[in-house]
Amino acid sequence: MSSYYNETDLEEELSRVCPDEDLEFDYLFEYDPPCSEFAGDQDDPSLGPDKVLSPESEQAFPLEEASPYTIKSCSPSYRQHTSEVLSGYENQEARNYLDNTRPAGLALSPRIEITPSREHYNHGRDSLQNHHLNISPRPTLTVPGHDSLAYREPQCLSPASSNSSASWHSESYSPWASPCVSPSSGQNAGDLCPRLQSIHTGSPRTSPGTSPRTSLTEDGCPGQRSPSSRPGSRSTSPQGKRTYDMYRNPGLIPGHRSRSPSPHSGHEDHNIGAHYTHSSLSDGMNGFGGAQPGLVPTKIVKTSNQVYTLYPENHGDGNYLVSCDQDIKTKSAAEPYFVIPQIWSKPLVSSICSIPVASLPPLEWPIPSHTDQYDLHIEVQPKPHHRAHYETEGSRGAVKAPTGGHPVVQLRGYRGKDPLGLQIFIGTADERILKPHAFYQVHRITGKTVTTTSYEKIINGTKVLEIPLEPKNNMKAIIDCAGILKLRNADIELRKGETDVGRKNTRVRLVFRVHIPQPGGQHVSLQVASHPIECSQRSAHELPMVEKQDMDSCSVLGGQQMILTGQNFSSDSKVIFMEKTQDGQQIWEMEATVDKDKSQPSMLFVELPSYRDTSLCHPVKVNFYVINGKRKRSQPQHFTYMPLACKNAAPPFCAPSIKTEPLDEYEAEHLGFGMPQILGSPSHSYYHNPRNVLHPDNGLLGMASCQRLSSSLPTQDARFQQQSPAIVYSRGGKSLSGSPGVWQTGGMMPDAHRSVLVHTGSPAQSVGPISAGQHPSIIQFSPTNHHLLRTGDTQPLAAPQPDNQQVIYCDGYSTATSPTHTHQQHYPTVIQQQPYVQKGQQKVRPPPETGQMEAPGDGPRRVTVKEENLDQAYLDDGELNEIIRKDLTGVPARGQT
DNA sequence: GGACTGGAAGTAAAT
DNA sequence: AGATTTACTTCCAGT
Repeated sequence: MSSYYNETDLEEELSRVCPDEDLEFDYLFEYDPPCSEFAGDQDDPSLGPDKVLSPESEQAFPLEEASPYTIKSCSPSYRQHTSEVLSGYENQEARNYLDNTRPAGLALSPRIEITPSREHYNHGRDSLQNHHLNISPRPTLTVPGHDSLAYREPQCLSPASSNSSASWHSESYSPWASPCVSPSSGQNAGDLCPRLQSIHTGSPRTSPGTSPRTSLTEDGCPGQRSPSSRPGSRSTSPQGKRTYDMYRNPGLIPGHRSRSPSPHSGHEDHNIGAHYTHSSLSDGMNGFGGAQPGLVPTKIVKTSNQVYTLYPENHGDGNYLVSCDQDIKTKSAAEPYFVIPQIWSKPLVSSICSIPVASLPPLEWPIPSHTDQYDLHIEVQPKPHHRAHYETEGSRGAVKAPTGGHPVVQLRGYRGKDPLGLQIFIGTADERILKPHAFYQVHRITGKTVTTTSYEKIINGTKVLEIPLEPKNNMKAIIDCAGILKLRNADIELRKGETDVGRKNTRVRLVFRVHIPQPGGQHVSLQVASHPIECSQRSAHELPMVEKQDMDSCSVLGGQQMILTGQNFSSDSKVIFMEKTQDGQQIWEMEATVDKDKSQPSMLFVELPSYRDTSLCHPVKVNFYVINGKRKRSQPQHFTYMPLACKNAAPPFCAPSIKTEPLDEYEAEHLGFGMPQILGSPSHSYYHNPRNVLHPDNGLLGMASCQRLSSSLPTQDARFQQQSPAIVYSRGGKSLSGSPGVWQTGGMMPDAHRSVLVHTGSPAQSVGPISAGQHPSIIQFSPTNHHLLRTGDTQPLAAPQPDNQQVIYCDGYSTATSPTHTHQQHYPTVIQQQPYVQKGQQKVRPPPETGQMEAPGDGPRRVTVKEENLDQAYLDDGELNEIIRKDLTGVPARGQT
């Protein structure tokens, strides 16, 4: 298992591995190693759900927890601080997790542990995972380049990389990596955004640590590269290289884990928990630093070549600013590289938003884009293609807008006078929950053409840019400083716990977050994601892309002509309509007729095929894509077949569409919780849909009309995570008054995701507005275990739910209730229609009744909630679907027969 | 000269 | 198992 270093150990070890460094340690944090250790065998199969640690619990860990698998309270200061910082729902939720959802085998300990950088890189999650899994006994202090475990040598980083290059692997804990960046900070509870005025940095444009090719790591190893970086020996993963085979057979993957929280399986839940556990622990501990300076060193490391000047901020509140002008270029090539535990570097620097990371929702968490009061909106979307640059390349510039400018983001509804920090990171664009992308990182662009000041920080291993949102600019920011860095697949896949595959996983989204301070110390977090951005070179030029369709619905009879506008169309382009079930099984495919005579490279004239079932009585959402060749298909677009009976039904079903943005099949298929396919309008606002014009009262109160859904629910389903009621974070344990029920629903949520509530109280309780007075307050959605948790409730949704629990969602469409758990549906047969089949003659294999949720008025139907929501939105072939399915499931698909 | 871009060669992985 | 195809990564050259 792991060992833990005390100060002496750490110092000695660092000195050993960095013999050339004139290391100077100045420990000011108090730590009591002996009492902080995992009390349980990580592999102990007896570890039950009650030993699962949640991400929240890690940051709000109730120290009184007596579980042998949980923290053994060590330092009194830790305890004290914890009780100070973690209050209100946080503590409660921690209990909830501890009681119900802590991943098996996971334990939480405040111990200080130094682990290989890659594991920190892995969102700091896996080190804990590995402990629990006993995957690989190893030293706990690893110096990249000195440890065979390291999959690459961080000291030899890409010259092209700024802080967003390979060095970012360890930036979380290395104060060198990003001197101008605050990996996070531990501030006083009241130290909220905005804090622009207090930022002490050099010009971000002059920061040696933030300019491309001037990173510390570059200077640290000029002319050097990791073996895998050298031409001819790229990514020769010596071990653990993930292959498609592994994805097909997850069992082949040691320590089958996913870096990112995968909402689909209980196993993943555990992983997630582990992930959060570690990262949030770090965060939490750093957060403690503010109030408990004794836990955090005020000085980290002084090398022979550099001294970081720390500027106490706010009079010793634990927040420090680091001069960006420190010369870190003088580091010699031979200078050993080592990492500083994340927990040390956290409080070093400040950033625009100085809210302690521990108090902020993890990047994996779903956050709505707006509340009743605020709306975080992408005014100008980025181009759908942006070729990301590798570490070995120079920057390929900032993400641009289709018009040639840059994306623009605006926070509406903010009346404050203080600027806020807009966070930007690279998120996934697949069918699963939006989360930081494992293979891409935001890359800070600097230069003459960049007008936006930006700052970097690392949050749980994810590079985040922060740019100011200033009232004087109408809270609008031009995102001209965000490039995209591609990390080599082999490197990422080598990380323990990483199960995502890099191959063909080339779509990302820009994710924007803002944390708005509220009276009383709380803050509201909003998040919005851009359209998917294809980051590969090839795809940008070869893949067909649908930019516009002149219609997005028609009657089941089809026959109309639809004009597609886009790029890379060819004479060989085909348009394929398809329908998938909620669990990703394709049940219908139909090639539409393309008028080749009319069609042009940027325009296709398509005759809409009839739907497979012309007798349907509810709108059915399907997808179509343009395919030029075997593997050259566009992103799926959505289309709705209207039943003849309700062809003229009121919107939204029959709402004409100006443009249909690519819709992840996942979302398209699952909006509506299993409805065949309803019109979708994900939160990201990139799906045009009139329904996105939400009523301002689109809050809890508005849920009176919501449908009820039994809680046998798809708790592992990413849909629940895509969005959630606005998360209001309170560090003072007080709920946010003035907001409906202390929280607001995200009106921009995808319909099916919006206003998801879990009623975990007594059956008699309504699911109406929940005020702080009614209940301990905050309904919290946990993406890690896919539960909505409300303070005071102890029943996570993922756990077997009592019948009285209810999940209510308000999507404006029909839903039904299901008192019983649903099962996985299987549609092994694809109904592939041939073009030109006469209407009504198409072979149709109606899906099982429970396979889809019928529209209102269709009579009571069982709500089918798939547990595994593994449909791939844009991967070329169905194989990956299965791969991912297996991957996410970890075990034979639950519920499958 | 450096940043940005587009193209493509070479290699690994998948088929 | 070997051949072919595809995707990934790195490098080069032009702007």
